[in-house]
Amino acid sequence: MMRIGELSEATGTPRRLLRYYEEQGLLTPQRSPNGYREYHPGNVDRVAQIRGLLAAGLPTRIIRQVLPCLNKPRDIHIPDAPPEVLKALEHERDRMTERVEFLTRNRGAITEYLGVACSSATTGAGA
Amino acid sequence: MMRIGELSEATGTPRRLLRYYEEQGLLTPQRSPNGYREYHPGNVDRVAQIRGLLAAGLPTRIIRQVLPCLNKPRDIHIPDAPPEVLKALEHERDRMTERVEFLTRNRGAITEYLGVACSSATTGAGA
DNA sequence: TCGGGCGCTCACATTGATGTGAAGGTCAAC
DNA sequence: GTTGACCTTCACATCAATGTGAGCGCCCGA
Repeated sequence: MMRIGELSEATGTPRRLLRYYEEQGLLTPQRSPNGYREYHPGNVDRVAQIRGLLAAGLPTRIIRQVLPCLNKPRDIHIPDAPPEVLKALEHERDRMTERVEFLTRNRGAITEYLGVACSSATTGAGA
Repeated sequence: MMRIGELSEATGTPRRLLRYYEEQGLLTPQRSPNGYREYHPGNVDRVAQIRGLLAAGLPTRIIRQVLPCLNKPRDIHIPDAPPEVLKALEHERDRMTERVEFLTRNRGAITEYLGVACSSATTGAGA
């Protein structure tokens, strides 16, 4: 078990945000008798996951829905999944697909542009 | 040429946001003598692009850098690209790659979860 | 026992992307 | 010439993610 400073170190995440994620229901550390937060080592990965999803543009509200299934490595049972949650998950999965497609398309365009810009810079070809 | 209401209709984007995008330098409509904004029809696509990138998590600041090359369909010349911009673009392209990978991974996990949850729901298998 | 480092909560500030509304100009139609 | 739909700017409100710091408790080591 680690305290907040240690987790902060391990994940490169400000303590403030770890508390915020808890407030948002993304982390639920234990408390030691003196009130200190106590985190499982596994929370290091979980925080990485949270930050990745945030960076990908998902709001905490969605991440809260998504996380419970991501951190079960398929050998663990499934929590009782209310159909609404499943619906929401499907929807979110589709949105993620859209994002991926969009990012991929535009990244391709950027790459292509960079290719051309690079060669024109090399050849000195301006407008 | 279309006015803001028409573009708003055509893109499903609130007028407020069209003005905001302009303020952010993402759109630069003409003005008619009475002060009304006048948009090229091509701005419909451009707005779609902007919103796609925003939805993908890019900030307007980056989109501003990225747009000038995306809407030049490779037959148009390259604007004088300061090396800093190229750097920024490369960086952003890499971030987009990360996002894509992250989204893909997690979407895979969601899909998998949905698969299992669905079958367990079908079979009635709970915890 | 005291100081320093870590933890706690509370709470306000900020940034980015938006919502919303007020106060007013333009213009076409009636 | 008035109404109504559209436009303008200005400005404040909101929400999410985050920064910052005050004021206070815990605990270990000198």
